[in-house]
Amino acid sequence: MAEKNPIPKRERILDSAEALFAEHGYDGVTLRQIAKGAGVDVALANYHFGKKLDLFQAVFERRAAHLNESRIEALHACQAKAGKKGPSVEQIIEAFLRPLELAQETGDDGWRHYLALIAYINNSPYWGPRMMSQLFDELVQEFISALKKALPKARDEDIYWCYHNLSGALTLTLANTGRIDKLSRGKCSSDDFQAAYDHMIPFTAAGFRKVCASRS
Amino acid sequence: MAEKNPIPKRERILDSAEALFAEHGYDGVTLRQIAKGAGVDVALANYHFGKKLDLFQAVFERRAAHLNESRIEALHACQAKAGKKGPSVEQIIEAFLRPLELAQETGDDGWRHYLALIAYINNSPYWGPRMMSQLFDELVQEFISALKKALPKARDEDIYWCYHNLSGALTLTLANTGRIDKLSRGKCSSDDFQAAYDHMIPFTAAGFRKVCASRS
DNA sequence: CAGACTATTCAACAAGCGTTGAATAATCAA
DNA sequence: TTGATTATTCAACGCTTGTTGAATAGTCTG
Repeated sequence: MAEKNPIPKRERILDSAEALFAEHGYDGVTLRQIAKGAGVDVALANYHFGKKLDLFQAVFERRAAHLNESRIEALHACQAKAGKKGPSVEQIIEAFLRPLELAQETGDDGWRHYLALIAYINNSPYWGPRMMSQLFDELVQEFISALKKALPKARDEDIYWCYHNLSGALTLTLANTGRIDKLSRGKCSSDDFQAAYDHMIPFTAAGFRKVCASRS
Repeated sequence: MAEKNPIPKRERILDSAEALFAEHGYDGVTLRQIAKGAGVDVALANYHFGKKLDLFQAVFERRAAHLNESRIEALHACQAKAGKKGPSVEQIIEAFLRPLELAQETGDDGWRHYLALIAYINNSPYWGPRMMSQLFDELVQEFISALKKALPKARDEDIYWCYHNLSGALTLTLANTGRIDKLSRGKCSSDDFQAAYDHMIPFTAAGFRKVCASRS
Protein backbone atom coordinates (compact mmCIF):
# COMPACT_ATOMS: atom_id res chain seq x y z
CA MET A 1 0.00 0.00 0.00
CA ALA A 2 1.61 3.21 -1.16
CA GLU A 3 2.09 6.05 1.27
CA LYS A 4 -0.10 9.03 0.45
CA ASN A 5 2.19 11.85 1.58
CA PRO A 6 5.74 10.62 1.64
CA ILE A 7 8.20 13.17 2.97
CA PRO A 8 10.00 14.66 -0.07
CA LYS A 9 13.55 13.49 -0.47
CA ARG A 10 14.88 17.02 -0.27
CA GLU A 11 13.36 17.35 3.17
CA ARG A 12 14.58 13.95 4.26
CA ILE A 13 18.14 14.97 3.41
CA LEU A 14 17.80 18.01 5.65
CA ASP A 15 16.37 15.85 8.44
CA SER A 16 19.15 13.32 8.19
CA ALA A 17 21.86 15.98 8.00
CA GLU A 18 20.35 17.82 10.95
CA ALA A 19 20.39 14.74 13.15
CA LEU A 20 23.87 13.61 12.18
CA PHE A 21 25.50 17.06 12.32
CA ALA A 22 24.00 17.58 15.77
CA GLU A 23 25.43 14.31 17.04
CA HIS A 24 28.87 14.31 15.40
CA GLY A 25 29.57 17.83 14.20
CA TYR A 26 30.29 19.01 10.69
CA ASP A 27 33.45 17.01 10.10
CA GLY A 28 32.18 13.92 11.87
CA VAL A 29 29.59 13.24 9.22
CA THR A 30 29.98 12.19 5.60
CA LEU A 31 27.60 12.92 2.78
CA ARG A 32 27.25 9.19 2.30
CA GLN A 33 26.02 8.76 5.87
CA ILE A 34 23.55 11.57 5.36
CA ALA A 35 22.32 10.06 2.11
CA LYS A 36 21.97 6.63 3.66
CA GLY A 37 20.03 8.11 6.59
CA ALA A 38 17.70 9.80 4.13
CA GLY A 39 17.42 6.74 1.90
CA VAL A 40 18.68 8.53 -1.19
CA ASP A 41 21.71 8.49 -3.44
CA VAL A 42 24.71 10.47 -2.34
CA ALA A 43 24.64 12.74 -5.39
CA LEU A 44 21.19 14.04 -4.54
CA ALA A 45 22.46 16.15 -1.70
CA ASN A 46 24.70 17.90 -4.15
CA TYR A 47 21.88 18.39 -6.63
CA HIS A 48 19.61 20.09 -4.10
CA PHE A 49 22.07 21.96 -1.93
CA GLY A 50 25.42 22.22 -3.65
CA LYS A 51 28.52 21.66 -1.55
CA LYS A 52 28.57 20.07 1.88
CA LEU A 53 28.99 23.47 3.52
CA ASP A 54 25.92 24.78 1.73
CA LEU A 55 23.90 21.86 3.01
CA PHE A 56 25.11 22.70 6.51
CA GLN A 57 23.92 26.27 6.01
CA ALA A 58 20.59 25.09 4.58
CA VAL A 59 19.95 23.04 7.71
CA PHE A 60 20.22 26.20 9.78
CA GLU A 61 18.14 28.34 7.50
CA ARG A 62 15.20 25.99 7.44
CA ARG A 63 14.16 26.69 11.03
CA ALA A 64 15.94 29.92 11.89
CA ALA A 65 13.25 32.40 10.89
CA HIS A 66 10.45 30.50 12.60
CA LEU A 67 12.45 30.20 15.82
CA ASN A 68 13.44 33.84 15.95
CA GLU A 69 9.91 34.95 15.24
CA SER A 70 8.42 32.95 18.07
CA ARG A 71 11.00 34.29 20.50
CA ILE A 72 10.47 37.88 19.42
CA GLU A 73 6.73 37.39 19.69
CA ALA A 74 7.13 36.06 23.21
CA LEU A 75 9.16 39.11 24.16
CA HIS A 76 6.68 41.54 22.65
CA ALA A 77 3.79 39.75 24.31
CA CYS A 78 5.34 39.98 27.74
CA GLN A 79 6.22 43.61 27.11
CA ALA A 80 2.65 44.38 26.13
CA LYS A 81 1.32 42.66 29.21
CA ALA A 82 3.74 44.44 31.53
CA GLY A 83 2.69 47.91 30.47
CA LYS A 84 4.73 51.05 30.75
CA LYS A 85 7.14 50.02 33.48
CA GLY A 86 8.27 47.06 31.41
CA PRO A 87 8.56 43.36 32.21
CA SER A 88 10.64 41.93 35.03
CA VAL A 89 13.91 40.09 34.58
CA GLU A 90 12.13 36.80 35.10
CA GLN A 91 9.53 37.62 32.47
CA ILE A 92 12.16 38.60 29.93
CA ILE A 93 14.20 35.45 30.50
CA GLU A 94 11.04 33.42 30.34
CA ALA A 95 10.25 34.91 26.94
CA PHE A 96 13.80 34.20 25.85
CA LEU A 97 13.68 30.55 26.89
CA ARG A 98 10.17 29.15 26.78
CA PRO A 99 9.90 28.96 22.98
CA LEU A 100 12.94 26.71 23.08
CA GLU A 101 11.36 24.48 25.68
CA LEU A 102 8.26 24.20 23.54
CA ALA A 103 10.36 23.27 20.53
CA GLN A 104 12.19 20.61 22.50
CA GLU A 105 8.95 19.23 23.90
CA THR A 106 7.26 18.57 20.57
CA GLY A 107 7.25 14.95 19.58
CA ASP A 108 9.27 16.06 16.56
CA ASP A 109 12.89 14.97 16.87
CA GLY A 110 13.85 17.54 14.25
CA TRP A 111 13.62 20.45 16.63
CA ARG A 112 15.66 18.65 19.25
CA HIS A 113 18.37 17.92 16.72
CA TYR A 114 18.27 21.49 15.44
CA LEU A 115 18.69 22.95 18.90
CA ALA A 116 21.52 20.54 19.70
CA LEU A 117 23.14 21.78 16.52
CA ILE A 118 22.79 25.37 17.71
CA ALA A 119 24.52 24.29 20.91
CA TYR A 120 27.28 22.70 18.86
CA ILE A 121 28.12 25.83 16.92
CA ASN A 122 27.70 28.15 19.89
CA ASN A 123 30.33 26.23 21.80
CA SER A 124 32.67 25.81 18.88
CA PRO A 125 35.60 28.23 18.59
CA TYR A 126 35.52 27.66 14.86
CA TRP A 127 31.80 27.94 14.04
CA GLY A 128 30.68 30.15 16.90
CA PRO A 129 32.03 33.47 15.67
CA ARG A 130 31.17 32.61 12.07
CA MET A 131 27.55 31.62 12.54
CA MET A 132 25.99 32.63 15.82
CA SER A 133 26.16 36.34 15.16
CA GLN A 134 24.31 36.28 11.89
CA LEU A 135 21.70 33.92 13.29
CA PHE A 136 20.92 35.51 16.63
CA ASP A 137 22.59 38.85 17.26
CA GLU A 138 19.62 40.92 16.27
CA LEU A 139 17.36 38.90 18.54
CA VAL A 140 19.79 38.95 21.44
CA GLN A 141 20.28 42.68 21.26
CA GLU A 142 16.58 43.21 21.63
CA PHE A 143 16.46 41.03 24.72
CA ILE A 144 19.48 42.77 26.16
CA SER A 145 17.97 46.20 25.78
CA ALA A 146 14.85 44.90 27.51
CA LEU A 147 17.04 43.63 30.34
CA LYS A 148 18.73 46.99 30.59
CA LYS A 149 15.36 48.62 31.21
CA ALA A 150 14.55 46.05 33.87
CA LEU A 151 17.93 46.61 35.53
CA PRO A 152 18.48 50.34 35.18
CA LYS A 153 21.38 50.47 37.61
CA ALA A 154 23.39 47.82 35.80
CA ARG A 155 26.57 48.55 33.91
CA ASP A 156 26.60 47.38 30.31
CA GLU A 157 29.46 44.99 30.82
CA ASP A 158 27.67 43.33 33.75
CA ILE A 159 24.64 42.72 31.58
CA TYR A 160 26.78 41.15 28.88
CA TRP A 161 28.63 38.87 31.26
CA CYS A 162 25.35 37.76 32.79
CA TYR A 163 23.97 37.07 29.36
CA HIS A 164 27.08 35.03 28.67
CA ASN A 165 26.28 32.86 31.68
CA LEU A 166 22.67 32.52 30.64
CA SER A 167 23.75 31.54 27.15
CA GLY A 168 26.09 28.90 28.52
CA ALA A 169 23.48 27.34 30.77
CA LEU A 170 21.02 27.29 27.90
CA THR A 171 23.54 25.85 25.47
CA LEU A 172 24.29 22.86 27.67
CA THR A 173 20.57 22.22 28.02
CA LEU A 174 20.12 22.34 24.27
CA ALA A 175 23.03 19.99 23.69
CA ASN A 176 21.08 17.43 25.69
CA THR A 177 24.07 15.22 26.37
CA GLY A 178 22.37 13.16 29.04
CA ARG A 179 25.18 13.81 31.46
CA ILE A 180 22.91 15.23 34.15
CA ASP A 181 21.18 11.84 34.19
CA LYS A 182 24.37 10.02 35.03
CA LEU A 183 25.55 12.59 37.53
CA SER A 184 22.30 12.63 39.46
CA ARG A 185 21.89 8.89 39.07
CA GLY A 186 18.43 9.27 37.63
CA LYS A 187 17.14 12.06 39.87
CA CYS A 188 17.25 14.42 36.88
CA SER A 189 16.48 13.45 33.31
CA SER A 190 17.77 15.38 30.31
CA ASP A 191 14.48 14.67 28.61
CA ASP A 192 12.53 16.43 31.34
CA PHE A 193 12.71 19.77 29.57
CA GLN A 194 10.13 21.38 31.77
CA ALA A 195 12.20 20.69 34.86
CA ALA A 196 15.31 22.01 33.11
CA TYR A 197 13.71 25.33 32.19
CA ASP A 198 11.79 25.62 35.46
CA HIS A 199 15.15 25.58 37.20
CA MET A 200 17.07 27.61 34.65
CA ILE A 201 14.75 30.61 34.70
CA PRO A 202 14.88 31.45 38.43
CA PHE A 203 18.54 30.46 38.55
CA THR A 204 19.63 32.90 35.86
CA ALA A 205 17.19 35.61 36.91
CA ALA A 206 18.67 35.56 40.41
CA GLY A 207 22.12 35.78 38.87
CA PHE A 208 21.20 38.85 36.86
CA ARG A 209 19.71 40.53 39.90
CA LYS A 210 22.67 39.80 42.09
CA VAL A 211 25.28 41.00 39.61
CA CYS A 212 23.35 43.84 38.01
CA ALA A 213 21.05 45.25 40.63
CA SER A 214 23.52 47.44 42.45
CA ARG A 215 26.58 49.33 41.38
CA SER A 216 29.70 48.52 43.28
CA MET B 1 73.14 28.17 17.83
CA ALA B 2 71.50 24.92 18.92
CA GLU B 3 68.66 25.06 21.38
CA LYS B 4 69.68 23.69 24.76
CA ASN B 5 66.35 22.16 25.82
CA PRO B 6 64.23 21.56 22.78
CA ILE B 7 60.73 20.34 23.60
CA PRO B 8 60.69 16.60 22.92
CA LYS B 9 58.80 15.62 19.81
CA ARG B 10 56.45 13.41 21.76
CA GLU B 11 55.37 16.43 23.77
CA ARG B 12 55.09 18.62 20.70
CA ILE B 13 52.67 16.14 19.16
CA LEU B 14 50.48 16.40 22.24
CA ASP B 15 50.64 20.20 22.11
CA SER B 16 49.72 20.33 18.48
CA ALA B 17 46.93 17.80 18.86
CA GLU B 18 45.57 19.65 21.88
CA ALA B 19 45.39 22.94 20.03
CA LEU B 20 43.87 21.52 16.87
CA PHE B 21 41.34 19.23 18.55
CA ALA B 22 40.20 22.15 20.69
CA GLU B 23 39.63 24.33 17.65
CA HIS B 24 38.13 21.82 15.20
CA GLY B 25 37.03 18.79 17.19
CA TYR B 26 38.15 15.19 16.83
CA ASP B 27 36.98 14.66 13.27
CA GLY B 28 37.98 18.11 12.07
CA VAL B 29 41.67 17.37 12.45
CA THR B 30 43.92 15.02 10.52
CA LEU B 31 47.02 13.32 11.81
CA ARG B 32 48.96 15.07 9.06
CA GLN B 33 47.86 18.47 10.32
CA ILE B 34 48.89 17.48 13.83
CA ALA B 35 52.25 16.24 12.60
CA LYS B 36 52.85 19.38 10.59
CA GLY B 37 51.97 21.52 13.59
CA ALA B 38 54.48 19.58 15.65
CA GLY B 39 57.10 19.60 12.93
CA VAL B 40 57.38 15.81 12.75
CA ASP B 41 56.55 13.02 10.38
CA VAL B 42 53.01 11.73 10.38
CA ALA B 43 54.04 8.23 11.42
CA LEU B 44 55.53 9.45 14.67
CA ALA B 45 52.14 10.04 16.25
CA ASN B 46 51.34 6.42 15.64
CA TYR B 47 54.66 5.29 17.08
CA HIS B 48 54.17 7.16 20.35
CA PHE B 49 50.44 6.95 20.88
CA GLY B 50 48.97 4.26 18.63
CA LYS B 51 45.70 5.05 16.91
CA LYS B 52 44.21 8.51 16.51
CA LEU B 53 41.70 7.82 19.27
CA ASP B 54 44.47 6.86 21.65
CA LEU B 55 46.24 10.14 20.93
CA PHE B 56 42.98 11.92 21.70
CA GLN B 57 42.84 10.10 25.02
CA ALA B 58 46.47 10.85 25.75
CA VAL B 59 45.85 14.56 25.32
CA PHE B 60 43.26 14.38 28.09
CA GLU B 61 45.30 12.25 30.42
CA ARG B 62 48.32 14.52 30.34
CA ARG B 63 46.69 17.29 32.36
CA ALA B 64 43.69 15.61 33.99
CA ALA B 65 45.32 14.53 37.25
CA HIS B 66 47.01 17.87 37.86
CA LEU B 67 43.80 19.78 37.24
CA ASN B 68 41.67 17.59 39.48
CA GLU B 69 44.21 17.77 42.25
CA SER B 70 44.35 21.53 42.29
CA ARG B 71 40.58 21.77 42.36
CA ILE B 72 40.26 19.25 45.19
CA GLU B 73 42.97 21.08 47.09
CA ALA B 74 41.10 24.35 46.68
CA LEU B 75 37.95 22.74 48.04
CA HIS B 76 39.73 21.22 51.04
CA ALA B 77 41.49 24.50 51.76
CA CYS B 78 38.26 26.46 51.85
CA GLN B 79 36.66 23.74 53.96
CA ALA B 80 39.53 23.89 56.44
CA LYS B 81 39.30 27.65 56.64
CA ALA B 82 35.54 27.61 57.14
CA GLY B 83 35.66 25.37 60.18
CA LYS B 84 32.87 23.17 61.45
CA LYS B 85 29.90 24.93 59.88
CA GLY B 86 31.41 24.49 56.43
CA PRO B 87 32.08 26.94 53.62
CA SER B 88 29.43 29.09 51.96
CA VAL B 89 28.03 28.51 48.51
CA GLU B 90 30.22 31.30 47.15
CA GLN B 91 33.33 29.78 48.69
CA ILE B 92 32.59 26.35 47.26
CA ILE B 93 31.94 27.69 43.79
CA GLU B 94 35.05 29.79 44.04
CA ALA B 95 37.09 26.68 44.84
CA PHE B 96 35.42 24.91 41.94
CA LEU B 97 36.24 27.67 39.45
CA ARG B 98 39.34 29.60 40.43
CA PRO B 99 41.86 26.89 39.52
CA LEU B 100 40.45 27.01 36.00
CA GLU B 101 40.84 30.76 35.86
CA LEU B 102 44.44 30.40 36.98
CA ALA B 103 45.07 27.79 34.30
CA GLN B 104 43.57 30.05 31.63
CA GLU B 105 45.58 33.01 32.83
CA THR B 106 48.99 31.42 32.55
CA GLY B 107 50.93 32.56 29.53
CA ASP B 108 50.85 28.91 28.47
CA ASP B 109 48.47 28.42 25.55
CA GLY B 110 48.41 24.70 26.32
CA TRP B 111 46.06 25.07 29.26
CA ARG B 112 43.72 27.30 27.30
CA HIS B 113 43.53 24.75 24.53
CA TYR B 114 43.06 21.94 27.00
CA LEU B 115 40.16 23.67 28.71
CA ALA B 116 38.56 24.52 25.38
CA LEU B 117 38.83 20.82 24.60
CA ILE B 118 37.03 19.98 27.84
CA ALA B 119 34.31 22.39 26.76
CA TYR B 120 34.13 20.64 23.40
CA ILE B 121 33.54 17.19 24.85
CA ASN B 122 31.21 18.41 27.59
CA ASN B 123 28.91 19.92 25.01
CA SER B 124 29.11 17.04 22.60
CA PRO B 125 26.30 14.49 22.65
CA TYR B 126 28.77 11.94 21.35
CA TRP B 127 31.81 12.52 23.56
CA GLY B 128 30.12 13.96 26.63
CA PRO B 129 28.66 10.79 28.08
CA ARG B 130 31.71 8.78 27.07
CA MET B 131 34.39 10.98 28.58
CA MET B 132 33.19 13.56 31.08
CA SER B 133 32.09 11.05 33.66
CA GLN B 134 35.38 9.23 33.91
CA LEU B 135 37.28 12.52 33.99
CA PHE B 136 35.27 14.53 36.48
CA ASP B 137 32.46 12.64 38.20
CA GLU B 138 34.44 11.89 41.33
CA LEU B 139 35.46 15.53 41.67
CA VAL B 140 31.99 16.84 40.97
CA GLN B 141 30.38 14.55 43.50
CA GLU B 142 32.62 15.93 46.19
CA PHE B 143 31.68 19.50 45.33
CA ILE B 144 28.03 18.59 45.23
CA SER B 145 28.08 17.05 48.68
CA ALA B 146 29.79 20.22 49.95
CA LEU B 147 27.00 22.26 48.34
CA LYS B 148 24.39 20.06 49.99
CA LYS B 149 25.86 20.92 53.37
CA ALA B 150 25.81 24.62 52.54
CA LEU B 151 22.21 24.36 51.36
CA PRO B 152 20.65 21.93 53.83
CA LYS B 153 17.08 22.66 52.79
CA ALA B 154 17.69 21.92 49.11
CA ARG B 155 16.26 18.91 47.34
CA ASP B 156 18.80 16.75 45.55
CA GLU B 157 17.31 17.36 42.14
CA ASP B 158 17.46 21.12 42.65
CA ILE B 159 21.16 20.91 43.44
CA TYR B 160 21.79 18.86 40.33
CA TRP B 161 19.88 21.20 38.05
CA CYS B 162 21.74 24.16 39.50
CA TYR B 163 25.01 22.39 38.96
CA HIS B 164 23.94 21.77 35.39
CA ASN B 165 23.53 25.53 34.90
CA LEU B 166 26.86 26.22 36.53
CA SER B 167 28.50 23.66 34.31
CA GLY B 168 26.98 25.24 31.22
CA ALA B 169 28.10 28.75 32.11
CA LEU B 170 31.58 27.46 32.84
CA THR B 171 31.73 25.44 29.65
CA LEU B 172 30.99 28.40 27.44
CA THR B 173 33.68 30.38 29.22
CA LEU B 174 36.20 27.60 28.69
CA ALA B 175 35.31 27.32 25.02
CA ASN B 176 36.46 30.90 24.69
CA THR B 177 34.72 31.50 21.41
CA GLY B 178 35.09 35.26 21.49
CA ARG B 179 31.41 35.75 20.86
CA ILE B 180 30.92 37.91 23.95
CA ASP B 181 33.39 40.34 22.40
CA LYS B 182 31.27 40.77 19.31
CA LEU B 183 28.01 40.92 21.18
CA SER B 184 29.19 43.58 23.60
CA ARG B 185 31.10 45.41 20.88
CA GLY B 186 34.28 45.34 22.89
CA LYS B 187 32.87 46.09 26.33
CA CYS B 188 33.69 42.50 27.34
CA SER B 189 36.71 40.54 26.21
CA SER B 190 36.84 36.75 26.19
CA ASP B 191 40.46 37.01 27.19
CA ASP B 192 39.61 38.90 30.35
CA PHE B 193 39.32 35.72 32.38
CA GLN B 194 39.28 37.52 35.68
CA ALA B 195 36.21 39.51 34.67
CA ALA B 196 34.54 36.35 33.41
CA TYR B 197 35.00 34.47 36.69
CA ASP B 198 34.34 37.53 38.84
CA HIS B 199 30.92 37.67 37.23
CA MET B 200 30.32 33.94 37.05
CA ILE B 201 30.83 33.25 40.75
CA PRO B 202 28.23 35.65 42.21
CA PHE B 203 25.90 34.91 39.31
CA THR B 204 25.82 31.16 39.89
CA ALA B 205 25.94 31.44 43.67
CA ALA B 206 22.85 33.62 43.61
CA GLY B 207 21.18 31.07 41.36
CA PHE B 208 21.92 28.24 43.78
CA ARG B 209 20.57 30.25 46.70
CA LYS B 210 17.41 31.22 44.90
CA VAL B 211 16.59 27.72 43.67
CA CYS B 212 17.88 25.71 46.60
CA ALA B 213 17.50 27.85 49.70
CA SER B 214 13.84 27.24 50.38
CA ARG B 215 11.56 24.33 49.78
CA SER B 216 8.46 25.09 47.81
C1' DC C 1 83.92 0.74 19.38
C1' DA C 2 80.10 -2.82 19.19
C1' DG C 3 75.69 -3.64 19.93
C1' DA C 4 71.12 -3.04 21.52
C1' DC C 5 67.40 -0.23 21.97
C1' DT C 6 64.75 3.77 20.97
C1' DA C 7 63.26 7.45 18.07
C1' DT C 8 62.22 9.07 13.67
C1' DT C 9 61.44 9.11 8.78
C1' DC C 10 60.17 7.16 4.26
C1' DA C 11 57.14 5.08 1.11
C1' DA C 12 53.14 2.95 0.32
C1' DC C 13 48.58 0.63 1.16
C1' DA C 14 43.48 0.16 0.87
C1' DA C 15 39.54 2.65 2.08
C1' DG C 16 36.74 6.42 2.13
C1' DC C 17 36.11 11.24 0.97
C1' DG C 18 33.52 15.29 -1.67
C1' DT C 19 32.34 16.20 -6.05
C1' DT C 20 30.98 15.75 -10.96
C1' DG C 21 28.95 14.59 -15.76
C1' DA C 22 26.28 11.70 -18.00
C1' DA C 23 22.30 8.59 -17.93
C1' DT C 24 17.67 7.46 -16.44
C1' DA C 25 13.16 8.24 -14.31
C1' DA C 26 9.37 11.15 -12.98
C1' DT C 27 6.56 15.21 -13.48
C1' DC C 28 4.16 18.54 -15.79
C1' DA C 29 2.71 21.84 -19.67
C1' DA C 30 0.81 22.16 -24.24
C1' DT D 1 1.20 12.12 -26.62
C1' DT D 2 4.79 14.90 -27.15
C1' DG D 3 8.48 17.74 -25.33
C1' DA D 4 10.66 20.18 -21.74
C1' DT D 5 11.86 20.43 -17.10
C1' DT D 6 12.90 18.55 -12.86
C1' DA D 7 14.34 14.87 -9.83
C1' DT D 8 17.13 11.01 -9.05
C1' DT D 9 20.57 7.53 -9.76
C1' DC D 10 24.87 5.59 -11.63
C1' DA D 11 29.67 5.34 -12.18
C1' DA D 12 33.68 7.30 -11.68
C1' DC D 13 37.36 10.97 -10.80
C1' DG D 14 41.27 12.67 -8.11
C1' DC D 15 42.50 13.33 -3.48
C1' DT D 16 43.03 12.62 1.42
C1' DT D 17 42.56 9.68 5.16
C1' DG D 18 44.49 6.53 9.08
C1' DT D 19 47.63 3.07 9.37
C1' DT D 20 51.67 0.07 8.62
C1' DG D 21 56.39 -2.26 7.67
C1' DA D 22 60.70 -1.45 6.46
C1' DA D 23 64.59 1.66 6.50
C1' DT D 24 67.44 5.18 8.75
C1' DA D 25 69.24 8.00 12.47
C1' DG D 26 70.15 8.74 17.30
C1' DT D 27 71.26 7.39 22.03
C1' DC D 28 72.71 4.92 25.59
C1' DT D 29 75.30 0.54 27.69
C1' DG D 30 79.03 -2.28 28.20
